[in-house]
This record gives sequence, structure tokens and C-alpha cells, in this order.
Amino acid sequence: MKEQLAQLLTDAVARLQASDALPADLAPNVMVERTRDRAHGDFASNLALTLAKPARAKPRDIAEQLVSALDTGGTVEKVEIAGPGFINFFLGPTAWHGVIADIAQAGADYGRSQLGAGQRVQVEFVSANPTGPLHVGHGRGAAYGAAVADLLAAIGYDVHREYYVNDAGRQMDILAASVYLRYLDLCGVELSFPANGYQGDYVWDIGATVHREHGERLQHPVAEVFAGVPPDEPAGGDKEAHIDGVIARIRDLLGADDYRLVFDAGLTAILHNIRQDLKEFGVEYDEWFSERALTDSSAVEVAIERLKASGHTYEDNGALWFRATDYGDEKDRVIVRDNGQTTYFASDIAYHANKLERGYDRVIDVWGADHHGYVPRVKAALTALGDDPERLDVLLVQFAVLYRGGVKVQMSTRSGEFVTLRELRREVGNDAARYFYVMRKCEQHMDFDLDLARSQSNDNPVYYVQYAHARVISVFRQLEEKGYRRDSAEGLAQLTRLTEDHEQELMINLSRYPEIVEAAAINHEPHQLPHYLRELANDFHTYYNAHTFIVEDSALRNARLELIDATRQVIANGLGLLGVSAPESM
RNA sequence: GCGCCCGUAGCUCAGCUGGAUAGAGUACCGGCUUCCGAAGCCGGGUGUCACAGGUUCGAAUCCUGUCGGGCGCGCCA
Repeated sequence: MKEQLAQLLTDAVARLQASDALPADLAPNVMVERTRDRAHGDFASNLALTLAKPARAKPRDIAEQLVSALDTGGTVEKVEIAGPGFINFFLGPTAWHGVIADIAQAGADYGRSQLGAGQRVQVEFVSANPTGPLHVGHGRGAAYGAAVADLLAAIGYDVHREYYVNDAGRQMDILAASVYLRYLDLCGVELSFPANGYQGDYVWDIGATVHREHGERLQHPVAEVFAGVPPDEPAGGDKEAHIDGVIARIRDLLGADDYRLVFDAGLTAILHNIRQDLKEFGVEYDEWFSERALTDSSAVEVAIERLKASGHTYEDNGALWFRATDYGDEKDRVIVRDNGQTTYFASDIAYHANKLERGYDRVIDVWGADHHGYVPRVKAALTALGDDPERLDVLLVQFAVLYRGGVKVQMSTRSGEFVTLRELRREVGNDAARYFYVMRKCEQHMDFDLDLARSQSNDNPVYYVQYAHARVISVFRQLEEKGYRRDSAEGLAQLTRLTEDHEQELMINLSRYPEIVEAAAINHEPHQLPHYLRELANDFHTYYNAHTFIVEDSALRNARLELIDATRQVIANGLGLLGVSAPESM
């Protein structure tokens, strides 16, 4: 509809140019938008305002000319000039009838399009270190990333969902050491647990598994484990140096194979937990990409060599640096430490180079906002490698702060005091969690009100929308109980009977759905969907209260049934994109 | 100190990429069911769009500065 009106205006401009009423060198950018206020019609264009300057004429005069040159007809009932020079289009009552048939025909596909057809896009999200269970911060990234991916898929993109598994590196070694020390404890050994170790209960569980499977075979005297290790923080030392010392000792004592065994016990247990958690949350991946695999395949070395070859590295203090400042980063970055170990950044360069090599047209990273400082260096590295950093979009998701009983819930990962995603899901349910997480745009700090999400009341927006869906189903149940049968053919043929304002309003909003999906997808703004669905549900509830659907008059009854079933379909489709269920009864 | 994000109704937030009189929910008050689910609907008012400049036909939206809040500035990941 928008396109049709824009075409009418474009034609009008051409006609005026042909008769020299407008300069021939105008390059009009014809915009037609939905009006905010129905008093301004259904659609409006600001064309006359934008042409005023280049055409050196008053906006209203141009609008007059445009309207007189306009070849209207069909569904356009009336055209008005208003305000400073807006051209307002009023459509006739039948203009929206097509929407009902479209929805009936497309069903679950209504709202989908082929806008991104032929384009491959990768969305990487969550990618939390497998050193502990997912917490509520990860939950937002999961819900947001999944929604962005699903939206892009809905408009035709070929979407690849990926989780980057940091299964290498120091944090994982700390986990392995933590598991081993808990294992020793379960062997009956007294020891003081490092301040920098992972303290969560899940580490005990993994230690217990190791103990169950291997008995006391892996045990070493505690004195040997801590032999020569620098003092821990509580003892006046450095907790980082302490844990590194412990890791080195454990590695030596266990040997490569047994160390790997303990390491993998931690990794697989936690990764399994994460996968399970996400799956239950309705978040599925196409690929779990292993950092270790990247290292093993020497991709990291290759990337480092490529950087060296590009001439953007130098050695200093025994370390290899990437000259990130050449490409706008604040400072240069170490990629190989003086001890010969590559940094996390080195892996990340290789990983991102790998992503681009895989040929995606666009690569999207969803990161926690605390990593924002990391964006320039990754883009700098890609530029230095000769890749196009514009192909990478980094979407930063701000933190979610939980409130329970009006009080902020405090969290700290390392000490193990945090609310896990699993606990959150158990408390408020998957539907409320998915919905609440994407209600805000990603750059907004979010206050997550647990009490509200949990409440089964009209305060809760999730229930409000779901209720509208269940209510439609309920009407159809009633229909049968009253001995009627739905006749879609008659309903679609009798749409002219839908003359009420509420019906008109509902149809208009149903027709907006594909535009909402498109805008939400392209702008990576899933929050548009819950806002739209809330409005749509409101239109429905209002209609429901104002008019009876199951009436004697079969033409009117069937027409109304088509309208409400179309509404049900759109709500189901919208909730589906958010990973929220559309219940038949509540 | 430098960088990124945010500042809109008492509270939580939208505001369709620069358009018309800035909107929802919530809270508060009042009304609506012999009838398809009241988990619903209707009515009632609230704004120095943080502040100050600038850009133009037109700014909550863009640019600059100030103030306030969050986050980040490791040979950690």
C-alpha cells in the first residue's frame, strides 16, 4: 500500500516536471508513512516539504500542485493537504480487507518476507565462558540474540546461529584447578581454597563426579600441590600469582593426560549444563565453535603470521604487539606474551578472520556492554588483515538488574553469589523471561522486575498478549458448543460487513505486522515486537468487549470470525518470533 | 583523565531514523458482566523531553558543550 502511494506521488512529480511546473533536475525522495493520528488519514507524505527548498516554492503550493496531478482512484478515497504541507491519504473501508485473506492464506508465514534472500548472516551470541552456569546477564544476551536471529531469518536471511566456546585459556585452567582442589577435599584432604578459584557449588559437583569415577587415584599430597606457590591474597600475597602457581603445580603432578581429564570433566559438565539451559529456554544453535579447535588447527598462528606480514606488529619487552593504534584503537595490544602464550585477543582475531572467511555477508556479535572497549581492537585487527570491518556488527547489550520486592538483587560470578538463568526461568517461567528480556532496546539498562514477571495478573504484559490469543481460541470453542460451524469462504466473501471502527482499527494494525517485523529485523530491535503485540492485543480486547462475534447473522458472524482468527494468527506469529508460547487456554 | 551507552509523566519505558497537539503501561479515582473467559473494557491528568547553545521550513530525535547515572580503559578472559 505504501509503495502504491509512493508510486502515485512519483508519477505526479514526473508529470509536473514534464509540464515545467517543477524543475526537471529534482531528485525527489518520496516517503510515505503511516499516520500517527487517524485524523490525518491512513498514510501521509512529507514530499512537498522536502521539495520546497530545491524547487524554491512554498510547501503548501507544491502540495496543491502534487495533489492536482495525482492520479488517484481505487482504494484512495480522499487526499488532503494539512499542516505545513503534508499530503494525507484517506483510504476507503474496503482497503484493508485484503489483509484478512493474506493472513488466512499465509498462516504461520504471514509477516515473513524475502527481503534478505540470498544473504548469509551469522549471529554469535551468549558465548559465555564454560566456567560456570549461565546467569541472568547471559539470559538477556540469549533472548536478544535469539530474537535478532529469528527476525533476520523471518525476512529471508540465511541465518547461522553460533556459540563461541572458550574452551582454552587461563580461565579454564582456573576452573580445572578449582575442580581438582574440590576433588582433593572430597578425598578428605584439608586445604585452603584459592581466593581466585571458582567457588560455586557446581565445582563441588564436578569434583564429586571425578572422585566417583576415579577414586583416589588422582590424589597428591597437599604439600606438593602448594609447594613453592606464592602466597594467596588473604595471606598477604597476590591471588593471581597464587592461582597460576597452583595451576602449574597441578599440571606437573597430574601429567598431561590426567590434567586433561580433570580439565575436560569441568568443561563437559558445564557445557552440557549450558546447552541444556539454552535449549530449555528455546534457544538453539547451528554451531558450537571451539576455541581449542582454532588453536589446534594453528589458525591462531596463521592469523598472527598474517598480521606480522602486514607489518602491523612489533616486539617489545619480549612480547609481540599489534599496532592497533594504526587503525584508531586507543593503544597497541599484546598478542603473544613474553612467556610465549598467545592472548585471548589473538584467538579472537583468528576467530573473526575465520568468520569472515566463511563467506557471510554480515557477521553479528552480541556482546555484553562491558566488552564495548573491545570493539575497536577487533575491527582494527580485521582491517590490518585486509578484511572489511564493516561486515562485522557488534551489538552491545546492557546489563539487566533484577529487582525482587523492590530491592536490587546483588550478583558476583566469582564468589558464586548470582542468580542463574535456570533459577530465573524456574521463578518466572520461560515465556515471561523471554518476553521481558527483549521488551527494552538493547542499549537500555534494564530493570527486570521479578515480581511483575511472575505475577499472573493484568499487570503482566506477557499474560495480556497471551490472553488475547487464548480468548480467540475460546470463542471458537464456544462456537462449536453453540452448534455453529465456521465458514471461512462465507466470511472472506462478507468482509464488507466489517464496518465498525474497532474492526477497521484491528485490520489496519494487522496490516502493520510485516512492517514491524521488517523494521525490528533490520534495526536489530526485537523490542518493537512486544510493543506492537501489546497494541494489537489491546485492539482485540477492546473489540471483544464492544461486539459479540457469535451472532445469528451468519455473514456477519463468519466475517468477524475471520478477523479474529487473523488476529490470533498474528499474535501467534509474533510471540513465536520471540520464543514465547501462544497458549490455547490459560 | 579518556572512550562507549543512557537521561522523556510519581515509577518502568515507547517515540516508526528530522515532521503535525510528545505517547503506552503502572500507580491513583470512578464506571462497565442475566450475553463469546473481568487474566478484559471505558472514562479521568500528569511533562522545562537533564541543561545551554547550534544546524533549518521544522529538533525529544543531528552537532557542540555542561551536569548527572552506568560501563570500560591488563603481557585477564
